[in-house]
Amino acid sequence: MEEIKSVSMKQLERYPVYLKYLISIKDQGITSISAPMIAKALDCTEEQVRKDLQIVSPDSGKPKSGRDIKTLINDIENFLGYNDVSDAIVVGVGHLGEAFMRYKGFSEFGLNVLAGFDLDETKIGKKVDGKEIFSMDKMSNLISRLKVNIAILTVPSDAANAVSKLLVSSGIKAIWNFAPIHLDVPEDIVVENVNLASSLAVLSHKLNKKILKENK
Amino acid sequence: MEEIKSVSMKQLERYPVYLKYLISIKDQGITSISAPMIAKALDCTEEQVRKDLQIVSPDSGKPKSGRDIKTLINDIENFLGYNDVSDAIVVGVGHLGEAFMRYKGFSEFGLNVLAGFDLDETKIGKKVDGKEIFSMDKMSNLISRLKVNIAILTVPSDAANAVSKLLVSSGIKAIWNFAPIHLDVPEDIVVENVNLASSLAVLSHKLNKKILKENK
DNA sequence: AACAAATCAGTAAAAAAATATTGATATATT
DNA sequence: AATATATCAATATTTTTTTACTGATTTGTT
Repeated sequence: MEEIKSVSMKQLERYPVYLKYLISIKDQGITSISAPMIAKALDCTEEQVRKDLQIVSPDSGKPKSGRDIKTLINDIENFLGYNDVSDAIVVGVGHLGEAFMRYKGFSEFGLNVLAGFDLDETKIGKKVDGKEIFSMDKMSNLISRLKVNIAILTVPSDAANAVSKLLVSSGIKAIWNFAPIHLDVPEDIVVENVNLASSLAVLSHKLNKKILKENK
Repeated sequence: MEEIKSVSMKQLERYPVYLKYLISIKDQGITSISAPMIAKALDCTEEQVRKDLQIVSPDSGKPKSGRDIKTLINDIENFLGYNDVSDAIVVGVGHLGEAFMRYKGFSEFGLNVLAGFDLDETKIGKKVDGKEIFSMDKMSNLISRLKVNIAILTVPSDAANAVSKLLVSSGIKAIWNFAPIHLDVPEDIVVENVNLASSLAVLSHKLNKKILKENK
């Protein structure tokens, strides 16, 4: 709607964290909160919190009392689009894909998983949490017929690029990619990568540094 | 070992992507590769590739021919510590936790999942992919006895902070946190967050911008 | 009603990261 | 052997992101 103020990807990543915290605080019966309080709880600076909140929340906080939690929660949820539901499909129903088909939390984010797709004949026709697993050749039809925008891609790395091509030609607009490779898709296709190997690389590196420090 | 050159977290996240690509290229029988080639394939700039590779690889590339792929793969794997195995435990054997216990790919990264832990009585004693699920009160003992450094935390958000306290007091050094909240742990504990809500927020935002652009 | 404390918004500065530029060097081609 | 081209390393610039600062504002307290 508004979307005038520009927001960085880093900032976007922080809003869900604020939201979770605010909801937990609200559940404790607290009705207002200040930027410094949030900063202390989430271990960041109050300036960052204030800047982030200024972008999503039209009504500013008041000195001494801070911001109304309910309003703030609503503002963040609206900004993140949690109130409009988007349909998605899971492509590749391995362990991770199945976990996503079963995961209840997506509805909280306005994400609705419709169905799964897999190559494996033994999986096809089965239902996971009420959602059917279809064969890959049914995918294109379902995407265009139901106007599905988002694909959750949980196929093995070596299949990911072929599958993503199929998704794109079927009219998918965004791919949430869990394969640890670069997807070679047209630039107007939105790709968001969740690379566990990358995340683990960061963890291992920090851990090694810590251990080295302890041993010296 | 060396670890002299400083590397940013962003860079660290890129190495696993380079590695996957290099391995796939090597499997095609190619023996050497240049920074511009990698950049083109992975859709980034050659300067970035070169800078990243300079950090992990002692021997520089040669003009015209580039770098030896095998050496490069080895250098990255060593840098990321894929050749030394670290033990880990999965805490919270829900859908995601179970997927991690079953995931074969971790061994590739030098990560070895020993066991799982859960509160749910019905899960305790069961085995997932040969690894046993223990009750939470066995956790502390196992961590200290086997000197486990890494915990993969896949419990619900509202339990995450309590569990992380237990992990810390048991001597865990690093937590790979999949709960979408900030863990309140001592600052010498390594925490690496994988927040799917954050990732989805970025995806949704990009998708909304794309759709708005298309409709105007 | 005046004052102090806490918080705010907006701007400025610093730090970090990505990108561009420059000149050197090795390889293939003429 | 000379030349052109691709690639390199190192440095400089730009952009992005974070952090710090300044002065204004609201609320509770004396």
